[in-house]
Amino acid sequence: MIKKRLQKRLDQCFAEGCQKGFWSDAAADCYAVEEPKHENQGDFSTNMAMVIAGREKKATGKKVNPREIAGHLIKLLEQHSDILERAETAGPGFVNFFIKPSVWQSVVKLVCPADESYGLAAEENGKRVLVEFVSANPTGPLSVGHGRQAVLGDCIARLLDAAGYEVDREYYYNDAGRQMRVLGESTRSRYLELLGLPFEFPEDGYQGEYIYDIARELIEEKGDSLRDIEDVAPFKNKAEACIFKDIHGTLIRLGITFDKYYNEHSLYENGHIDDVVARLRDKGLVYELDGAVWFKTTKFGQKQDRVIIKSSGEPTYRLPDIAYHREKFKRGYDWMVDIFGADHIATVPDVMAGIRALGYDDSKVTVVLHQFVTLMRQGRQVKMSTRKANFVTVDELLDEVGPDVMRFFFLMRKADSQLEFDLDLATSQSQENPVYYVQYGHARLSSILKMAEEKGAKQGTLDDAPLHLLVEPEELRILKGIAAYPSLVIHAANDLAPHRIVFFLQELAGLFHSYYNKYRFISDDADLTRARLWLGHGLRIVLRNGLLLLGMTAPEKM
RNA sequence: GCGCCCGUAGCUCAGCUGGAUAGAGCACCGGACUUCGAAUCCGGGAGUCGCAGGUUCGAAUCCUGCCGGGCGCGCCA
Repeated sequence: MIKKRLQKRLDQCFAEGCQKGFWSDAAADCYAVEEPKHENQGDFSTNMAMVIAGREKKATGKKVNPREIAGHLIKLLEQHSDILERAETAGPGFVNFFIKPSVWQSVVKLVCPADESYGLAAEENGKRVLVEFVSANPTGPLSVGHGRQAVLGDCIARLLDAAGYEVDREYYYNDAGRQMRVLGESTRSRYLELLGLPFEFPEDGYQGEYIYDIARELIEEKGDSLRDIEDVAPFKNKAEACIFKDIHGTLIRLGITFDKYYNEHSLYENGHIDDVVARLRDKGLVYELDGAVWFKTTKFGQKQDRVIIKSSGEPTYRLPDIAYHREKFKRGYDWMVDIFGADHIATVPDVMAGIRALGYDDSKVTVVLHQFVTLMRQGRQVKMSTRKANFVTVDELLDEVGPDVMRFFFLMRKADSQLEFDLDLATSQSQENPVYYVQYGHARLSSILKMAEEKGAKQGTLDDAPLHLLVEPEELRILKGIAAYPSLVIHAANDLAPHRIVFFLQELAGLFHSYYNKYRFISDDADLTRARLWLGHGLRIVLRNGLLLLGMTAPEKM
């Protein structure tokens, strides 16, 4: 927010410079306020002079010296000495800003009263966004891959919510079709097997141990009364119910809930599937060949057309996917975010083509593709195979590491990167585990604040807190971190990048730990103690809010 | 063969819309607890940012080509 203030002042100077004829307005909106890497380059800097020089040269052909422009700018900046300690030119023409400590100190007066709401957008931005994630069909327990997606989607939803969007979380699933039939058959087969009756396990059946559990439950409930039934429905329905219950349970353990479960089947029942085909047909974008119905995806930049209805009369997965997305548009969302695993890449262009074909704006749909997770134990990759169902489930992983560690690890990497989940690191209760580094920061700080109370150290009121005493470089760094948090949330939300929050928290916790080891919060100096306790108070709010934003706990003791 | 993603320190990874001497954690070595929590801190070494061109005042970041790894490329989802 300090950056924003500075940006405004800078815009004023730019306009004044135009008026005075120092430069033209060609560079308007092209310059930026940045945060330099090194502290001796100021709190912020701008490339305005270099950008102006570039534009002027392009416009007039005359060479312009950026440092000269910077000189004018610095003159204009003199009237802003209320927030600026000084501004200086550096390097090829940067102007570096040194903000007055009093400005940084004043952030304490923003965080503390705001408390839980610090870092949340002050007001709704009026935009509705739908986040679709997990969307696993009920054929088995959630695997680690789903786990990454679940945590990623959930945290993105939390971020968007914090940034002022109205967020809906949706789980899209299909409990009809071949997959589910096979599930039913697998269950029946296990049922018969457990009863000691002859059975035939389907060739591509689900081999997981969990199918036995379901069959066992079925026997408990119905005995052998289902032994001669031809219909797989009772088996399928039982399996689906059990598995969904299981998935829900897993998600709850992770702290994840959905606003809506959207059943693919309803798209058929409500005629949306047929309607999409009809609309595409009207537009001349489908044709029949070899008994199948094809969608002219080549009209939308693809190499080949795609089948949307098989010769058997059954739609391919593409058609309901397109229909589903059209429904999202119809439901009035301004932004639709889909979280998919890397193995679903191929479907994205088809859905986008469908959206455009139906006359909707596909730029309103953002697909976050996350890469795979590899589990490492003792330096070796844990082999996983879906087919034999010897993959590691989210539940098993949760048993080992717990929800906080799991969330943190899944959020540590940007979605684009493959994620290496180091089980030894995740299970280690100390030292190198980064999760505890942040949580310990919060716990330590909590305990200090409590201790201060017990010792009778007076914090006093915020209004007359002597914040001007917070002048140590470490204190100013912490204050800057606190100040940066709200805009970080906004940017991380808009970029759908929760990992930035993780990195920020690690850094902020690091600043605190260093500070703690060098200075004392509670000392004989009553005023200094008051100021530092308020600093700690503000810092704790940010650590806590950040952890909660990641869906983690902020323990006061550990 | 085609499409998407990745390639930065020994390992795992940050690096926001191109910016000034490329960062962190782990691992390794050496230090710091009679005082607010040592799950912490302080110090140290370590990198031709895969390679080659190009755009620019300026490139880890943008463009092109190549090399290496992952995932896809079905009338499966």
